[in-house]
Amino acid sequence: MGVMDRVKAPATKPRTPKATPRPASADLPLDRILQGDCVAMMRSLPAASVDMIFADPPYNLQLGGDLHRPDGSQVDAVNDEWDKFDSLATYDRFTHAWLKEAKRILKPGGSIWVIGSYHNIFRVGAALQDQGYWILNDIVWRKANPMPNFKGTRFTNAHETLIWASMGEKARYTFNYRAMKTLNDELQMRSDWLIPICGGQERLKKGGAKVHPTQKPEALLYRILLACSNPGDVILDPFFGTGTTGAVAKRLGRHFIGIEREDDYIAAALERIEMALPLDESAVKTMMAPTAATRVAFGTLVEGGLVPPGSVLTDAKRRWKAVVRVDGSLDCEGQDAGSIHKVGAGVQGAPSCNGWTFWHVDDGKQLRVIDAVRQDWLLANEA
Amino acid sequence: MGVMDRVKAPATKPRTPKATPRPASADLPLDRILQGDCVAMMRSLPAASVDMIFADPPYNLQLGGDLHRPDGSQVDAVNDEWDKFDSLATYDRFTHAWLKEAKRILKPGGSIWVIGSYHNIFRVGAALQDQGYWILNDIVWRKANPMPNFKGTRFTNAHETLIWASMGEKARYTFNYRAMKTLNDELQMRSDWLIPICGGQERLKKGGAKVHPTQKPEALLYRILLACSNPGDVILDPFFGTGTTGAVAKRLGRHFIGIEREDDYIAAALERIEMALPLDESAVKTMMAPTAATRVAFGTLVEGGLVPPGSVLTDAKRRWKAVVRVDGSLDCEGQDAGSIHKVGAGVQGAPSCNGWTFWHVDDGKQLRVIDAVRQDWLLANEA
DNA sequence: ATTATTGCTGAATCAGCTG
DNA sequence: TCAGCTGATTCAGCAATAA
Repeated sequence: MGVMDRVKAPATKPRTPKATPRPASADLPLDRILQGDCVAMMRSLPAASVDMIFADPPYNLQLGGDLHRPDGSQVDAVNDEWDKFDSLATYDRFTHAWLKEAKRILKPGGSIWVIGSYHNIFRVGAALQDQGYWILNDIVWRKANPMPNFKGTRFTNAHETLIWASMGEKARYTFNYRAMKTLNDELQMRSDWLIPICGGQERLKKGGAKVHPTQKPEALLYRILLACSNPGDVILDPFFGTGTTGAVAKRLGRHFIGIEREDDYIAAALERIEMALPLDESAVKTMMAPTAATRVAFGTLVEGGLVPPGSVLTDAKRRWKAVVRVDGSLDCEGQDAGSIHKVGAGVQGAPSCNGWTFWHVDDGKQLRVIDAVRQDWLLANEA
Repeated sequence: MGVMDRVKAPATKPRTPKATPRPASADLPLDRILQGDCVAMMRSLPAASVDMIFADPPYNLQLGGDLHRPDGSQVDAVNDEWDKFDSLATYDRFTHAWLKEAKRILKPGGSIWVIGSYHNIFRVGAALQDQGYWILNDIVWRKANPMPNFKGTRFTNAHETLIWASMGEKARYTFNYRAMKTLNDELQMRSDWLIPICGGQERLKKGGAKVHPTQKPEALLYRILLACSNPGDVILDPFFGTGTTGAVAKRLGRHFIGIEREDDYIAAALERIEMALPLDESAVKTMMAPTAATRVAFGTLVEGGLVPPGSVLTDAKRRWKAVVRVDGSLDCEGQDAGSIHKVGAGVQGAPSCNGWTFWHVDDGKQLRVIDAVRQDWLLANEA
């Protein structure tokens, strides 16, 4: 059976035996689509085994009659059985059921993304909070090209909302801050994202008709997976549809597990993911966090003679001076001696301080921040 | 007693006698601030008597310790007793209580606006639906100048959410479609609004300190009142604060009723509303502030597949080559990876470089500068 | 313990230019 | 020479669930 084949998973729970602590991923149907009900299929997956979940559940749109454009043509709206629920209570039960399984399956340091519109997102958000998830951000997907409000009765519904949540208030989670900042031209990535709706070549069609009414753009998943997962991570999508999550996961070197009921969607997803080309390793590399890339102790610079013992450091406005001691600690009048960070915090009366950007050496003409000296050392010793 | 004086409303209900169907507005404390608890004061108002409600309830932020900026200064955060709730359940009870009174007070053709953040908006939205309100739109207030995420732990929280709802699925409501379209340069008003946070002259201060920690910009209320009420209508604001709703209502020729507990807020609101001039044209100008920023990050083109990861960029004379990575950074032999600008500067040994005009993609036949690719994206997505 | 971490707006200030 | 203007620069401030 090929990597992309669908899998009819057993309804029973093949949990990892407690006595044999193998990696949970050994039990996982990686890079496959499980066909069936989303809650039942999730029950078949082991606890604490996936790194991230992306979920695009039914929106419970509750649309009325047909909608026509001013030119008389009919809008091709969502009108599928899977989007119909009897009542808000039914929808809430459904939401709580799958969110509960999701929480079981996620690793303690994992996180979940859910997308929705005003029809369902408030139910979803409240359910997430009720189940102890900790909301980290709500993200607004601003559609560059939304459908207009033909009747002129409301504001053009030009966005959808995503919720990103961790396993709990104190839980760890993955956030690739540098990658997001790099992706956004060296500005922090904000909570409002402008991304076109899925169309053109990317939109899957069969006989001229949309295969799926609400296919999500790959750019959206690209940003999410890049921000909140790492290469090799396992991403679960319990409402797989035509497999946007799978296609992007493959491109970015992540594993996926999809769950989907409908034959047509699965067939389209399999074909699509088969054609997706994984990026080669160098392209998948992202900007490292400065921590990982440039960890050099200040003492190394002292040892190496770049900042000799006895040098005088000062802040950018020459308000304070400190003397470098042989062990790389600083001696500053009226302060306990200590690290560049501690003494920097001390003189400012601040709770903390990044000594690398606070302290400067004076070469007689101008000040030079010691972080620049650190870069010199790195260039000379790593490149 | 002047129009702007505060009123200590009775706790009992001076309802309109059924036998004498006078206009409900005869019983209303128009253009006044009722001091007291919001639910108790709402109980004092007659049923089906107001045309619109704008509510800015406590967000239940649940902040932890102090937050400091990278420069060591402390963030002046919301830390007021009125924003503290024991639990989600307590907050839900509070929300249901005031929404229930709101529904009693609203006319059948009235509508309600509630603003919140991800901390509380999902509770509010679910409660609105549970009480039979019908959500018409969710609106995203995109802040032009949000506070950055200083710790680099999440996406910059750059928006708040508003919910607009009518009295029920079949209820009528006011929506001034033409006014909104005119306000938006003859384009339908979308559900995402770019408006600066409240600052400058508009921000009420006392002794250099903010009077209210979360004063809303008048531009926001201006758009809401213009869209969903008519001149002479009665607008209720059960969390009046420093009276943004009252000031804008006066300017636009609407009546307001404010409810507020705190003496300081009421005093500031009274003074402010006294000074507000009806129909100040400058307000309209504020609204016409640019609604679409056209900045496009290189990462957007990478995400969107216009310049896929792994693509090779080169300068106009093909002297240097660089590989595009998933996060939009460039990898170039002998250089530190970084942004298109930084790597462009690096290879040339220049202090700076405009990467948009320096780097080109090679389509096999000819080179195409990436700035042209950016123009393509803009044309396809903004025009 | 270590060390990484901020963007946009508007007011105020100031240098430089003009009439 | 100076008042007045312009543009560059600086600086304070903002609903935050903040390693």
